[in-house]
Amino acid sequence: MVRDRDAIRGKPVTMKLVSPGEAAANTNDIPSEAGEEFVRIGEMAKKYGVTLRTLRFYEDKGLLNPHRDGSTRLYTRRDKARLKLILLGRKVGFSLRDVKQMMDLYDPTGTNTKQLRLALDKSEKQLARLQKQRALIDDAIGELSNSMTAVRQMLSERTAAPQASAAG
Amino acid sequence: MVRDRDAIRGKPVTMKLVSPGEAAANTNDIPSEAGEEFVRIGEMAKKYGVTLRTLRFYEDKGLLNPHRDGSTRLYTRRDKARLKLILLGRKVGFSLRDVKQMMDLYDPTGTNTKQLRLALDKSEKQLARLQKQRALIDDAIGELSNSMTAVRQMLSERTAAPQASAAG
DNA sequence: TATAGGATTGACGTAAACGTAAAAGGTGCG
DNA sequence: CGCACCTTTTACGTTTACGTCAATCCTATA
Repeated sequence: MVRDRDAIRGKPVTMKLVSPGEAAANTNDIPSEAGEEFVRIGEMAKKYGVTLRTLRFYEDKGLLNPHRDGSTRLYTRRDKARLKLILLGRKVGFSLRDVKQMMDLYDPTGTNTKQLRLALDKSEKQLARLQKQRALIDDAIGELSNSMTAVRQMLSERTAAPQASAAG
Repeated sequence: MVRDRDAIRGKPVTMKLVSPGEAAANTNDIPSEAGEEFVRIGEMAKKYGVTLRTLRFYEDKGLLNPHRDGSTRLYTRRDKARLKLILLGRKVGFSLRDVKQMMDLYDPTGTNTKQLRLALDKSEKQLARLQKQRALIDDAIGELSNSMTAVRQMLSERTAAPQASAAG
């Protein structure tokens, strides 16, 4: 059935597929003795600490493109690599749109100069944003600390003074 | 008409109202010679760098309570003080809900100890959040810098090496 | 065969803080 | 008188990254 479906979709089945026995391992307790080429969504999610919803969402957004066994998603090393990049991108603050833009430029047959340049360009801008954010946060921390000092002051003086103006 | 409406709403008109002449100053070019007790939404917005929508939104959320001249909002010093607090709160990262919670505890007849304690409590938590955010940002900056270095490396080496693994 | 576990698609919900019309009313000035 | 300007309420739209059902399906195991 698996191969039939893939054949129907016109995909040449040249890669090794999981054997029926391995596919039966729903409970992902079996760590796969050799090179588990395909993993399903549950295992993938656990491995990378994301939810199923997230993986489907990324796919919906065109960031992932797992193979299919009928309707079941099968993720390969390629998908894992892409997911890693997505997670890295999100970690440094890129939007999924940005990540997609950069990924879409990938061309396995070229030098990917354009992709790298775009990535560098976006990274520089993102770095600037991060630094600005950092400044804002530092500022906020400063103001908040000041306010806290003032509030503490008021609390300690609240026995005599008829409150100043902490709120209206 | 102005006073009539206020009278209808049962509000004692003890405070000084803008004279008909002053009220005519729609174009807020007249900076008000004395103590302009009431300002309308446009002037208020300009004075504090927010939009009309924002002021109405804050009112809708129960954060502001301007008087009314019929249907026209009239803001007083009190509202200005509150708005300042709101803006400070937002600056340090409080949600409007938090701000409201704190403001709602204000009691002009008491010591406001509870309010101050709540503010201090929320502030401590917020400070922790800000510091955590800062750490995350620093982390992101680090990772991003690393990636950028790697990308630059790849760009400079792209003449010989057949690209490594910048994307999939 | 019943059951427990995955998996699928579809689609509405969430959070925050407004933005953006839309339709209409009031007003002093030229 | 009419324009330009200010104001009002109502209400849907925006953004981002998923969360949370809901209804179904498939499958291996006890």
